[in-house]
Amino acid sequence: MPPESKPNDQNTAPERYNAPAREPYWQAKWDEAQIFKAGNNSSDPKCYVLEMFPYPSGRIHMGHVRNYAMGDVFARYKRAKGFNVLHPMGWDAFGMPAENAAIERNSHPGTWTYANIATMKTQLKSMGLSLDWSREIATCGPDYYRHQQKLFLDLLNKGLAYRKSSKVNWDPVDHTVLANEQVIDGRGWRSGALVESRELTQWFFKISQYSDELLDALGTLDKWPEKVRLMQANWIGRSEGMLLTWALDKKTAPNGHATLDIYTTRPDTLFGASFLAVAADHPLAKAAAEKNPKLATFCDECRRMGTSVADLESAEKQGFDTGIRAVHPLDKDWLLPVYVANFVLMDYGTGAIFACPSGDQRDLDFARKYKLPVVPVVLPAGADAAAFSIKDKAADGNGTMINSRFLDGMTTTDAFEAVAKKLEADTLGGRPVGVRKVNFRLRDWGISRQRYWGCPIPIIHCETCGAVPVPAKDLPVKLPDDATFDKPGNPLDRHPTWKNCACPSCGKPARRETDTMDTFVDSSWYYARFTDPQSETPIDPKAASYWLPVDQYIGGIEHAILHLLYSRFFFRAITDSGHGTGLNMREPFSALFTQGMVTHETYKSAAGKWLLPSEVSFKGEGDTRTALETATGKPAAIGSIEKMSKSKKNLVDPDDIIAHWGADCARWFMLSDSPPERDVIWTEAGVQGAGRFVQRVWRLIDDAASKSAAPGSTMPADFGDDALALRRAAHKALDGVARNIEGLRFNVAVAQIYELTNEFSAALPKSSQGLDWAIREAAGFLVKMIAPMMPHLAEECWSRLGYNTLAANQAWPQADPALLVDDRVTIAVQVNGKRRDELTIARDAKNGDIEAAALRLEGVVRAMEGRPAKKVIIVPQRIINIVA
RNA sequence: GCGGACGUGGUGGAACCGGUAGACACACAAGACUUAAAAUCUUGAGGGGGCAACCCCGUGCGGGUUCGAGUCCCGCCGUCCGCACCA
Repeated sequence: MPPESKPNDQNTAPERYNAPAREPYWQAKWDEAQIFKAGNNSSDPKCYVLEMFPYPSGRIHMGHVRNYAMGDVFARYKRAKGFNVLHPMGWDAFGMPAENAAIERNSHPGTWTYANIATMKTQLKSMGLSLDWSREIATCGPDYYRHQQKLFLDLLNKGLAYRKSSKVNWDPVDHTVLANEQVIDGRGWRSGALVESRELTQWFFKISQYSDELLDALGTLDKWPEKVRLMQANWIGRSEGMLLTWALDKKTAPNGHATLDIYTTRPDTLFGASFLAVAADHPLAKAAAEKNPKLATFCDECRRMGTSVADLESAEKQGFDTGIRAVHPLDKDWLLPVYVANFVLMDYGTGAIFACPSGDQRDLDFARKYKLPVVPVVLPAGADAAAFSIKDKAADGNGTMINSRFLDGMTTTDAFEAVAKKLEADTLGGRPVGVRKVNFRLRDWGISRQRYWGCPIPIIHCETCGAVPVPAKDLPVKLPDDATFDKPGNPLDRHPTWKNCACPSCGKPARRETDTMDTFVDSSWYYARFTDPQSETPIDPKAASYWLPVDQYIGGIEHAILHLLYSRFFFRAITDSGHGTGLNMREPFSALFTQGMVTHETYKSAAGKWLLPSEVSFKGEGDTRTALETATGKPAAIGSIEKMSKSKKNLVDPDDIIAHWGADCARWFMLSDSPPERDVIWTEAGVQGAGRFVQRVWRLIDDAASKSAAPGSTMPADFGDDALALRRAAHKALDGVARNIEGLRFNVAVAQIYELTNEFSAALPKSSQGLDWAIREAAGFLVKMIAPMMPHLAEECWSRLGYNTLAANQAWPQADPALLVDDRVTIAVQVNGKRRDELTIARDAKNGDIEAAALRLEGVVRAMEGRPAKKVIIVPQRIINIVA
């Protein structure tokens, strides 16, 4: 920050706009007038603009500023366009950081959370966002989570929530389940303890029931980024294949295991099979291990193997022959060995595979290691049949069948059909040997968390009646305030009395569920709650059907799968279980925009410590720029540009920027230059540039106010050329800015505002009756165009122009179509595709006249070198190309 | 490994449907104002050649389609992102 400028002080030069002093004034004006309060009963078309609500982690960061600045531009613009806009804000307030803070301070998570909410709310207000604060919600409030508990019960009732035993990452020191992301090199990220795999009974939401629909409906989300839809499609992971039942050889199979089911997407390669493999946890493996201690040891080793990326890459394919033999479904005399293999996953398909080494790289690696047959069955297109063999690379594509008996010569697609038809017709023990089956990668959503600071799962466990839902009249199941946070583990579980209760069904002493819900449940329906946050039911059908779906949702790409997929599922699940009756929609967010991150240079002191940008001063410019640690005067290293983060200390505090430059400057900087979906680099120079523009607009409007025609003057009958040019520029900018805001291309909208500003500034020194009127008009347009982006400055300018209304209440002006097109156009003239001259001609000139004029041009004549024109291509108002 | 996106001046980037590449901004340079600086204003600028008019080259690289390609097609190279023992 340049020490010489002190915008916090009283204006020394009266023409300087003191943003930090004026912004709170206008914020108070908006508050008084309650202009951003959205009514649920309006005949105006609605527009629901939502940015992903923040986790109250302490203070807002620049990422928030960017996200909310974008949403606010869109919301304010839509208001100006006459929409009834809903633009709410709330807090994703449950979560582990609050509980960790409580452990560190030996206080309550709520204390920390609500203090953070208060701080961040003040900060957001200082940004001048057009938010309807009357709808504020915090997910940690019983007013919110009691409805979530009702939603849970209704899902349970519909069979969409259920309990099952599953394997989880268990941290033995912190006594809690950890998500896969929280396990680093096999150790808990907080405790450092070796994570154990534990079988626990957990609550699940049946997202898998919606696999097909969630995948298919992605096609309808045409206002979502292609990237996000693709990520979700991959995550859902649909594959088409067959479920095959293999008979096991009676002499070798364990008792009770007459058959083995496997899933395959390549039944066409069955004649290339050389072995079967099951996961270490597969029942067949367990049965075989009972009689074989060495196999039991191998299975234990497999289970211990981590599932991290590093583990998987370094892990070699390993297997153990169970001694069991299986009968090939297409040849009863063909027996294949059954292995236990470390690369087979229990929770995909059936946990068992048939391996075709010539057609799958893993199978090939495995076959080479254990000296199993490798029979090529697919000849890739273009390969020479005589010379074809499999070495160290499997042929996993399509082609022509070889070495495959009755399939030989068929394409892989035809072979799939042929095998499928045959195996569907064949029977084993009265059932078809093969059934076509669509398989999904998507698993059910485990929502149980062994934590305090989350929504309690409203269930009571009774020894007689089992898991009994808490009756709706007893909701909410409130978190006890007097939990203790002095040691790790679940404070609900060790609370002396909270979990004791009576069974709602039989009345006998029973125990409350002490797990709470994953916080992603909270954020899966908050957008619906915003439509009527006071409603006695979780969702008010009338309000929801008026406002939903969200018309524009904006947030980070990091939620491409998690939050956005959960919400798409949960919205379907709750509507299917009776909420929002009459809501005729399946998707909660009709348009999605994912914005880029805010990045900044990093700095390191001579001692190797990260330094805050505010702890560093600079010498020189460009390539010769060097940094010094201000406190010590020692040189500091300028490092790479990274996402702003606490760990690298490359943070700029929004409060400092707003206090020094004003919110408008910060907002303008965020919207300028970088396309919204890409990362933006926060630079001091960029902020200064934005700050200069704030002052420039103020100066120009101030100047225009004193020179231009009075507000409301009648339009002159005639405009001079200068006035007409300014009017054209203003109307074109209006039109362009509107379209670019609608398309969320804020950087381009900003550039168009700059262009108009340049024209405006050039016109100001001149004067005529027409020009004075045009200046008044252009000044009004300029103010209305910057209003969504720099709302405070817009108010200040609007007031300076002599109006006593609020700029925020002004309608977006209609651009005059007649002024959007010029009478005369300048078009380039090419000879053989190279630009040689340009031609300014009447917009509606006839092609013959254009051609004649073009051929007369000096540059054209020169380039033609006396040759005749073979052909003249005229694209009206675009280009002329003469082929010589 | 699979899937995807991107590659344009010193920098961020713009260019609707294939039609004047480099809008706009930052940084830079020169000038004006000033005792001086800041601020502000004016002007310049893709690279090369030329006094100039003007000419040649130019959107990662190599081909192609077209009157015309940053944009479309094929093949490379590079960067980034997502998923990943998914049968």
